[in-house]
Amino acid sequence: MDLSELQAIRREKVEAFRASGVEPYALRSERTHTTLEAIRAFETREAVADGADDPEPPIVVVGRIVGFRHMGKTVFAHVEDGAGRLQLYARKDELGADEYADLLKLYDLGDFVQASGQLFRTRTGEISLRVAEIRMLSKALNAPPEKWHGLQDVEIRYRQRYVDLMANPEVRRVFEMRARTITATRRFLDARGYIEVETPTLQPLYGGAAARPFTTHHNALNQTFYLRIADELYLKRLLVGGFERVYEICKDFRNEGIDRNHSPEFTMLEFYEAYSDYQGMMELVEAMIAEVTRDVLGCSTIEVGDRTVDVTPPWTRRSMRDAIRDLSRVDYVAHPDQPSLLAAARAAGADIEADTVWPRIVDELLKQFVRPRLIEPTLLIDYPVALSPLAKRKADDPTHVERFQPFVGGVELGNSFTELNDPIDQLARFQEQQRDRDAGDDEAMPIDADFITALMYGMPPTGGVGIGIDRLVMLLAGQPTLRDVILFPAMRALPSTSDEGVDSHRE
RNA sequence: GGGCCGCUAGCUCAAUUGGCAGAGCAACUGACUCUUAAUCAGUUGGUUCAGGGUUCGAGUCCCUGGCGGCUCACCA
Repeated sequence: MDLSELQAIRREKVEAFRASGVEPYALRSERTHTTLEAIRAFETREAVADGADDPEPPIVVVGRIVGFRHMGKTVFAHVEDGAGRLQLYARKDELGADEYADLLKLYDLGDFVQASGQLFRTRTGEISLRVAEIRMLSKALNAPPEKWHGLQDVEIRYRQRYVDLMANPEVRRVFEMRARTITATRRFLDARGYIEVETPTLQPLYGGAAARPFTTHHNALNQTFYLRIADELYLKRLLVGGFERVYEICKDFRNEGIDRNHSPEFTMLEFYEAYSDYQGMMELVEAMIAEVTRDVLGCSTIEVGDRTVDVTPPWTRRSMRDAIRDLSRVDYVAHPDQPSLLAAARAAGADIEADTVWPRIVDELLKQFVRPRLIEPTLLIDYPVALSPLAKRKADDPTHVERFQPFVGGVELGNSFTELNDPIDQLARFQEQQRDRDAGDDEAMPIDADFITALMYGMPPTGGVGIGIDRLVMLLAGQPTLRDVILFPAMRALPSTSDEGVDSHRE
């Protein structure tokens, strides 16, 4: 391994520690206060100012050195822990000449240290720790990124997120926000009698969405498995079994392109409620997004670009047909065949290829005319049946299903419908999908015979919802791409360096 | 997969028409006992993503490849 000059110098410092009998990777630390607790404790003592007689308790803090300034026989440094930062102040005459020399020579930015002493305020008013003793906890061999500009290189930010996190504090805040989003979501559903379940990631047959799967192989069973593209069909089996309210937060995997709104592995929330329907789920989704937003942001508004939207229910509800008709002047119901709809869509200015199938033209109209304008929280309802093989038809219009999608800030947050529980109709829809598969559509769902069997035992009327957690976090955290809310986004592997050994074996 | 753009010191970025590869931070040596992007003086540090080509001379121009970003396509 080639060492840069900086790395070589830091390794020499490790050796210098060991030569003087100090292990630079300490077995343990003895923290008494986080940096935040130390500051709070000092402020509290200060407020009771006349307690000057009380002996001040010793403070021991730990953390990473993130700033280091020395002037003459004094050192100022900042250490950072999970709670915040605290300034250290070390004097040669108080620390001792040897220890002070070590501090100057052997300690670097990025090292984890433990410092003990008394708190005080500097002349400029900053609460600081007057260091009586300092100890190396973990010597960093790589220098941190530049302190002022942080880490800018996008590729390194994603590939080496640990560097991004240590250099760019706002990134840590985004992922704290992500954690709060998921916690708030669980709390919302738990409070309503939902139970959290886990269904298979490895599935012998995939389904529940229109997508291409990842394929893998189990050696002992000598069998192909698919990584799930959705958990829908398993969760509905649980309703057949008698659970009334279930949810799952898990990774789904779809073997598709990557862009700002799509990741090959992403976190999906799905929840199903027996004896509800899409009307009930609309109210639930509105309430959930509003509550999660309050929990995460402390208010009911979200900044979207230069606009502010309020997610307080009720949201605007519009049928998909009306929305498309109003914004594109095309009524797809008046054009039930592909050539007619294609012509109308193109006349309206849509950019659509000639061989696009009818349902996808509808989808294109939605995408090109409607979606970009759904900035205010909106529920788009009632989709054509061809787009929704798992949803129940509307009673008064069998060409449409009871389905809705929530949109905020132009982002599609999820998908919901009154679940199809008629096994015969479900089988017919699967068979329709199968015809599409046979015709070469490798995203159409395969027939899941066991799921039909399950429905034949009876599934109660049910409302179901899927919410893309990553997209929700992206919206709440104001991040421009999905990759900025995924800690380790999928990246192409770098050219392997491990085959150097292979090369050396070549004749 | 197509188009456009990018890749230079550990990090952030320069480099004129093709003419000695630079600065700031970090590091190293020194000065300075209340600094905080500390300051001051000095020093070190380069496979300019890789390979090939053109040229007296390539970070710069051409070709091939790698990785990334944006965008279109695909895709909830």
